[in-house]
Amino acid sequence: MGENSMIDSALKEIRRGVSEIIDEERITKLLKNYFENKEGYFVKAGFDPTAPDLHLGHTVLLQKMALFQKYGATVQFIIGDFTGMIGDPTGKSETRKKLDRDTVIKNAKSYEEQVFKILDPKKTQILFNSSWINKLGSAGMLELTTTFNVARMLEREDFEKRYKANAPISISEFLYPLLQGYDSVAIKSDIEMGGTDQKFNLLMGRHLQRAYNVGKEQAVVMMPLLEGLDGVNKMSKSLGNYIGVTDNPNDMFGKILSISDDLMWRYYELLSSLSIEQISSLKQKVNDGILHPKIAKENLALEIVERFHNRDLAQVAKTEFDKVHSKNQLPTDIAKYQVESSIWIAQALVDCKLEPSTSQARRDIKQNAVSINQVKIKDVQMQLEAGDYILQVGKRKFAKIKVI
RNA sequence: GGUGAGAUACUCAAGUGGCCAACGAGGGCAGACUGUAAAUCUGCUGGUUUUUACCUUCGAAGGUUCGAAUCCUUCUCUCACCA
Repeated sequence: MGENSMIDSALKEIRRGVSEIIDEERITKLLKNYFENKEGYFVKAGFDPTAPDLHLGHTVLLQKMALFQKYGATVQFIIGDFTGMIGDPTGKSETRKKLDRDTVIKNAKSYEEQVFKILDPKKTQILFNSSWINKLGSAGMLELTTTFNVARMLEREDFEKRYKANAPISISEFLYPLLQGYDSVAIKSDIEMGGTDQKFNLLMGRHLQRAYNVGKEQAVVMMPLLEGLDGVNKMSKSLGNYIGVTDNPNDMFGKILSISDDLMWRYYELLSSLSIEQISSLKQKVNDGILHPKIAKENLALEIVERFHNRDLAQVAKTEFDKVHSKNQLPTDIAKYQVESSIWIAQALVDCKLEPSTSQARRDIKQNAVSINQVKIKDVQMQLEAGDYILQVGKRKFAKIKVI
């Protein structure tokens, strides 16, 4: 393959699924330089220092960074331990407390465990932005603020909205984009990646690299925000519509199978390693009725589970899923509980954590949602006498209980 | 600082003395149908084995009343207009 066609095919892969690229020419140059001279470059992305609980939404970004690694990039994985004190105004989170050193280190370790399932550790630097921002000092900080003005700062969409709505904007929040941008100055990044909601912050990096005469301006690659399981809101832990990278294989498989068919194609596009051509041919087959959409979804689930666990566990998860949901058999692992003496069924359901309250348990029994040993029950007053029982609520909640 | 409006369950939003555990919508859960998909239909959606009952809840604390989410007082917070 010629050099130009190598660049072209790399670019094609890079463009896949992204929502916007700013300064694609620069990326082309970086690739060209890599193919010609084997010279590397830096791809930056910043992460919050708190709660390193990565979900598939984050991996959209990480996978793209891994792709850059394949084409010569060194990833600068920045932990925003300084900027974390301010709190990113994007989505207007509150100003946060400074995390102590130990917590930051611990969180960083936890990031590594999760992130290196996707990124190549040999081509990744983990950096803390406090290490250069602390050196800035008050004079440096002041200098930083001279590079930008309030009017332009207010152009930022969420600031503008809040300003018009008379909602408070704290001055420290103005500092956040500046500091994130300053990161790009300090580490001389060539490309910065982030979600579409980060556009303003990402562009700030370019602005500051120019202002500080870094000698280059980073390109910006923005990834769309992955929709969560509900298919509407962005995937987030607080909304509970997420698939965590540390989810166990069965949960992961089940969650993927529960997404809608429409959403499945979105996930294929952003998460699968299949090429766009392969995906559209799959889609065509489904539309033509040659391929059952459930099969397509299973394959996606297998691929994703395999990525975060392994092939065997993915297969086991699929088998388990079929067993429980297609053949209506009991799952292999069911949580076990034990109680003393005879017990009211509603209380037993609460004790086994299948129901949040006996009132809710009553309602579900009345609605035919509860079964004991695979047989639906109707009697709200039922007592469980000594013995072993398998309780089930709805389609997917199971527990074994031993009454002594 | 001044004036006015408002705070109701997960969210939006009715209710202005008893018929209110509180209309309705969204969301959520469950059942039917399915592929744990979508769409559709149905039921439920504060708690408690006194379940045609009882207890707690309508920003907070007091008060009036046989009885309050609804009336009064104070407080907290939010918003709008003026400065």
